[in-house]
Amino acid sequence: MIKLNDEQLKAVNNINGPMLVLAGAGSGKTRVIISRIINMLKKGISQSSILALTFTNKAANEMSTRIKQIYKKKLPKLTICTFHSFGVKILKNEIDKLGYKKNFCIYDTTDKQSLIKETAKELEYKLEEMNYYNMSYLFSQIKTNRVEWDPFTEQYKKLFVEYQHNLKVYNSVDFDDLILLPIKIFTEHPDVLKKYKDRYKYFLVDEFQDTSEIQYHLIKSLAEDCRNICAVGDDDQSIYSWRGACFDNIINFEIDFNEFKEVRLEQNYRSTDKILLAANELISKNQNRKPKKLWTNKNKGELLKIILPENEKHEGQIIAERVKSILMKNKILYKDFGILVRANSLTRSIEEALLTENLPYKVSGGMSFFQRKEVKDIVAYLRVIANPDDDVNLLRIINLPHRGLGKKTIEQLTIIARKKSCSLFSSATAAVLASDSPLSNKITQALDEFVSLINYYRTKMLSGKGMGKSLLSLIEHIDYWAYLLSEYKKANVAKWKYMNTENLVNSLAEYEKDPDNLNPNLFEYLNRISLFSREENDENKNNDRINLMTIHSAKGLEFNTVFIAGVEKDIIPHARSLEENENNIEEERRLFYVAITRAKKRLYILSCKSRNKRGKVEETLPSQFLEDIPDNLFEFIDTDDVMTSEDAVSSFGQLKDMFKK
DNA sequence: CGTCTCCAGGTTTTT
DNA sequence: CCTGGAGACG
Repeated sequence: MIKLNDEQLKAVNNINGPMLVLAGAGSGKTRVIISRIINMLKKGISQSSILALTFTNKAANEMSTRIKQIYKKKLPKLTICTFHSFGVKILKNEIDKLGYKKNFCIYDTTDKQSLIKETAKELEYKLEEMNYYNMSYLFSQIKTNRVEWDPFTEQYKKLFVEYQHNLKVYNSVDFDDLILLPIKIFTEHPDVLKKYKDRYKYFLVDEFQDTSEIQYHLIKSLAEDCRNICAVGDDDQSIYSWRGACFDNIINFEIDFNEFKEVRLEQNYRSTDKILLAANELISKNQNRKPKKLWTNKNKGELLKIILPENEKHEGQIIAERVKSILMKNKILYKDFGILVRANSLTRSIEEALLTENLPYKVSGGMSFFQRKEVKDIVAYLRVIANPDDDVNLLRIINLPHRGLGKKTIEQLTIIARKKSCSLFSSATAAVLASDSPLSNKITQALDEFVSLINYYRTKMLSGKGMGKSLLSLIEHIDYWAYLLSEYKKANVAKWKYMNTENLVNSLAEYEKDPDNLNPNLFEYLNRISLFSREENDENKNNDRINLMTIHSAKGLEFNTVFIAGVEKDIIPHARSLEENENNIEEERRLFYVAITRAKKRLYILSCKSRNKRGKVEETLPSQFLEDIPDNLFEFIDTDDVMTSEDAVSSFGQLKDMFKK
């Protein structure tokens, strides 16, 4: 079994009553959680009474895989998932209590924005003064009680109410609803709450610092009677406040579960002394934190290395070269490298360099498979087939490929729909049947064909058999290939996009035949893919690849060698973040802290002298956070590998000069 | 009335 | 650099 220190053992063995584990970066947190669950199982606690909540699907999968590996038994009833998946689980069984149908559909950020757009049109809001991104953010904050209406936002109250109304009419929910609706069900139906309280008796919340107020509310309502709840977190790694993460939850926990035991894990097993010292120094500049000091007995680590490439292209090349030379001198694998960036757009230049050098890599985060236009198109068909009342997705496909059903037709359908207060699909069905339809013959016929198409595939797919085949035939039926060719002039682009739709078919077919899915059906498949915004890499594929990702998605991971690219002013900390609120500087610092503490042995920090922004080359300065790290912890590396001490001095002077600018 | 073409504007992080 | 929207055209 895994070796544990005294503090870790405390966290593993005290399974009754509330427990707060403050686990610093690299302190063996995952090990503790896994051991704790295995310990519970060994003591005879039933697997179905355990609920472990994680922050990402990736973390959930990893955890359950490792537990099964160690425990060597099947654990079909052990629940390890994200808050959102847990919400879906509850809604799948109980959503009818709120008057939704069970084939509800989950709207992602894009769908949500489309719905707001559509609703705004309906209410004749002036479009130009609205930013849908901000509007969807505002609505989320309102829904989750993070802000109140103010004199400026009040004008959008009507839009918000109508948005909520439309969601329900379309039998759809957004991400916030996945937490809010279960809370609502529990509040309004105590018998349902009791059912879940009777089932779950042991709770574990990972990344507790990143839970939102409503997530805490949900877990609290389930755990407050049995009181066996273990929260594991680290305030220094709270990097999701923009999404509602509220580390006051740690304080709330201490009040609500006041008999709690506390364990602090401060020994770091991950990083060398130099890396850890740098991280400690950096994070100590934050005012708003619980004081702590991580320590390690791994001494004599290498210095941190700072490199100043000319531009982002050069940056990619340097990383690729470094990876190669480290691989030659050390016994490590591709997957032991992590390349971290602040924003998804920064991966591009690095990817190009890795491709040129034939280095295998995988990107996590960013535009995921399911967000690609061509995949969303086909998924939109599936969504309408599963839930014809889903107007947002219906609008996406009604004239894709072109069927001659344009703006005017939709306008007329909308009028009918509003009159009868029904969905567009119902109004389309009605219009086809009606004798006094205001639509021309040609259009009625096209509409009829569309409605029949959906109904035909609906019957086919809801039988639950051969969904993959049906989908393929649907794609051929609508001649999506011809559509792609007409949309994209370059044949290879169209081909690539068509391949993605084929991959979607494969993914559906694989889902269907996976024995782990007890009752495969279209609804479950759709719910599943809306929660997996990231491509989950097949475990059986070649997994030895360099990891390229945003800092946010690197949370919880560790790598032998880490490169942090683009450590420049306005990127880390990000200009937009500071623009929003000056106080965000502390969260940005935590973000950099998370990046640094991913490294076990070697840490490279790259800061370009110039960078191509929107097609324009701009001079850049190093990140102000580099000033928080003591000089004696890093060295400068010349861009042509080894560097003379003279160069080091001049380069160092260069950096200092840059700060003075 | 639908489609095609061209142009401007916007690009933090994620379930 | 890619998307979405406005306006011309058929």
